[in-house]
Amino acid sequence: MSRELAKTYDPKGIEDRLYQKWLDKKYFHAEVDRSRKPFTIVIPPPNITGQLHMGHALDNTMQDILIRFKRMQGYNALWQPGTDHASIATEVKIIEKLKGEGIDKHDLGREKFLERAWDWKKEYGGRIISQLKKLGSSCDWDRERFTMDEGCNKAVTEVFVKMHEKGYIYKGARIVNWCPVCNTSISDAEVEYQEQAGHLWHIKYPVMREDGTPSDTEFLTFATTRPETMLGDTAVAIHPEDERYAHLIGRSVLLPIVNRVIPVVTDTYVDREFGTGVVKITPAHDPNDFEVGKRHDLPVINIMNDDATINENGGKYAGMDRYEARKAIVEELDRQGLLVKIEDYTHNVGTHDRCKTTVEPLVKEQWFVRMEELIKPAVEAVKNGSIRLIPDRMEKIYYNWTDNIRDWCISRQLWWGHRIPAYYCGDCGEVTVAREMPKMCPKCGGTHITQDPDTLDTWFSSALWPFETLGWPEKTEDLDYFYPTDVLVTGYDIIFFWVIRMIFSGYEHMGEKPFHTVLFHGLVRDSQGRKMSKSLGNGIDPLEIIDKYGADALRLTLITGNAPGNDMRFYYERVENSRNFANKVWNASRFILMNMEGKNVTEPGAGELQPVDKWILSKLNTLVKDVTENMESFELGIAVQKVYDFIWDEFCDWYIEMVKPRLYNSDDAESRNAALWTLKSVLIDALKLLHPYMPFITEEIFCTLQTEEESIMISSWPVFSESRVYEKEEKDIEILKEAVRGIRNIRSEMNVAPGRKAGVYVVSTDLGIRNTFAEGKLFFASLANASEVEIQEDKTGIEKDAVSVVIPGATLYIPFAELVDIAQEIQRLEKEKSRLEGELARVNGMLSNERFLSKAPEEKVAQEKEKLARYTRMMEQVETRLAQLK
RNA sequence: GGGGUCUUAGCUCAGCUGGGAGAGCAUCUGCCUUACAAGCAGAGGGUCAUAGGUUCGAGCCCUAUAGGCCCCACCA
Repeated sequence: MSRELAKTYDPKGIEDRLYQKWLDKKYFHAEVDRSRKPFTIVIPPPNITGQLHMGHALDNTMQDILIRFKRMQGYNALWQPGTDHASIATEVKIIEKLKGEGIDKHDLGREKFLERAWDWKKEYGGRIISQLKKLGSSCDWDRERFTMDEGCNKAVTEVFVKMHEKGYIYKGARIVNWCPVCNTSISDAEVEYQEQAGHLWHIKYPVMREDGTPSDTEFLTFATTRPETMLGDTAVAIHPEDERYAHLIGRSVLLPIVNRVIPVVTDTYVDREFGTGVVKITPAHDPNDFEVGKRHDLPVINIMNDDATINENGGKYAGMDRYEARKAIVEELDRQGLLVKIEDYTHNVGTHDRCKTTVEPLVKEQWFVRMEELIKPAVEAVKNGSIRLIPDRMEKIYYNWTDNIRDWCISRQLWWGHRIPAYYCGDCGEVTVAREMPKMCPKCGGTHITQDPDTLDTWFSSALWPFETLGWPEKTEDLDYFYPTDVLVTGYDIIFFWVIRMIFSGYEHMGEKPFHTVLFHGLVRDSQGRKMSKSLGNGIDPLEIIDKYGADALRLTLITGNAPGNDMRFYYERVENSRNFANKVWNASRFILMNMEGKNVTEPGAGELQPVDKWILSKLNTLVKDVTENMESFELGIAVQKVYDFIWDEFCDWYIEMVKPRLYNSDDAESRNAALWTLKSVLIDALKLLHPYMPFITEEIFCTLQTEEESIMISSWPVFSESRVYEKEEKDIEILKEAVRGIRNIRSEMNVAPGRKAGVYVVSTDLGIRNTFAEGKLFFASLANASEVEIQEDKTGIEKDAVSVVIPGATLYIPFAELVDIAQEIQRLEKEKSRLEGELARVNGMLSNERFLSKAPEEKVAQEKEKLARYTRMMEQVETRLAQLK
């Protein structure tokens, strides 16, 4: 053997070394190879501003598991990595940093600012990549991309120009969500609604009399949550069928303070039931009012500057902040006797998801993507199953969004990002969208051309990620071979931002879906179920966990016991358990290595394997089948749980213990070899099944155990084999296990000191069972703590008051004369009897039900019949024993 | 307002197409048995939220109810 393993598993000395080996050997690298099928995953590109958090750890662990699994299955596996420029997130950080230096973004100027941004990218962009490596991620780092690299820039421009040509991208004055702090528009998806306590101000406007003067008796009363917007009111609206106000149709009211006469319009948008059934209309500052305004051809009066202060249209309130103005206006209305009342009111307020500033709806010229047509193939793809969302319930969430889709505002008033390829003629105002800046205006020939100052929504480029990273818009071999990719793994929180946009972009630009499966995961929460967040300070740093427990333990923790799409809580106890499991695997391997020391382990001949060997091989065989199936259907948590249980329970706690007597007995070299061979080959296959989950420890052990292959990560995935199905041995060993458990149980119940061994008699009239015990006698004795084991057909020679254990087909007797209390023994057997009675009643009930017999599947009926036989037999044994004692 | 989801052992959660309730942690008992005390052996603990229904059979499917969480939405 090449090396010895340390006594406890220490991931520290191992992980970095192995990762470097994998890199050196280029195992992560994938090249086009037409002889093999590709399996491709594109990474959700982390932000360059980011630091690895638990969400990344989970997301990337899942991807790594899938990619390693497929790689071992023989696929040409490509995990395409990269990072996202994250326009607004990064820009905010840079502004903050500049602020620390006392520099304002605008003083610095666009060019210098961008230089700073690139510096930032150089400095921090690689940080998260190196953190992903710590986790064991087997990305093809040779292919690392960035959403603002040359290729992606080209892709973005291409897409913008093409979609503009097709009429999918347009520029228009519309109500947008404006963030007065970030000074940019944001898309609907970036608005986060928060319930806030506010007020409902009830205000009245005087109705204009026929003579053109305001009435001092007749008023229209309404309620508003944003009184300051009255400065921009251009109408009040009522429902066309509202009898209360029918007489006002066609008349006007006086807008107080501003002293503007504005019309009363009728619109079905008004809800007669709400409040007084009157709504003030402010087209410039409310999306609904904007629509009403369009229908009624109302003027749009913008009363706000970009920083949410009142502009010159606000008269004397100009220059005030929106909230200051609100206060002042309410006071003024009150003075004029127009404030009816103030109510407390909680309502949903739109805030910017980045900075939590209350969004101000403003009319702005922005670029939009027309969604109606574009979204169709994306909806169809999920409907007809060409794209599968896991778990299925995500489909409903998906449709909920697509059914209510609105045009996508893609322009941002930011500097860090892809600049919009639209050019304006300073002479005639012509707008040209082109791949490059035109030398002169195509309309008037003017040469005063300027580019649109705005940049694109960060998701505009990430929507192209699955194909731009493979070379699009060039027609590359990579694209042809690896696209469409296979699985996308991501959190359900970005289904709207990213997943849907990738899907429609794939269909639009590639004519093909970007991936066939989307595997969603949930959020990693703290132990109390709270979101991990900076402000709460409850975040757990994955790197600290890796440092303390190892990457494998972290990975296992994140996957175990979690179903797709479900949130999970993170506990240190769970990591400890994972670490303990790693140690368990380590020590089992160490044990096997120790025993192989100096021996040439060879494959045993057909007759040399003992029933226990066949039993564990058969169990492993089933495990291979189950785990593969689970992984293929993305049930990663279930799959790894099965591997865990197999290794810990079946392999370590049973098989290794069963085999020890053979290992320590040098007289029977053949038997020992069979045991060693079985230990080694079962371990190797189990390690392979575990490798996608725990890549480091499995690699380390694999390379120590054998020398034929240089890495487990490029070894082949185990396959189910018909020739390894040993039904009889599986059944037989289960009987022995049951016998062992029965004896241990009795011993424990009777407080027999572990050091005290006792003889065990196995009595069965069944020759097959007697043979089973005979074959397993050696380990049975050791596991049952027996000094000797007698196997016989009847009770000859057994002390009358021996303790007995009934298992199906056999009764075990342990002569513990001085310890046995006959009365207690009878009680124990009575208890067993009543348990069996219950079982028999249930089985008999089922089997005497004709409808069960006629309707249930045959297999099920047969199963129940078998149980009936088994319990009947046990019952006889118990009754016989009771009769003897009484 | 629309939609989704959860309620299973003291805690946190699995339970895949309906066929006798599981894990980890915690608790109790006994063990340093020459791979592992980060361990071994044994034990206790659940009317699967409630009420109906479908079915030979329901933790799982349907309906309603109660409570929790989430997403979407312009009700001023």
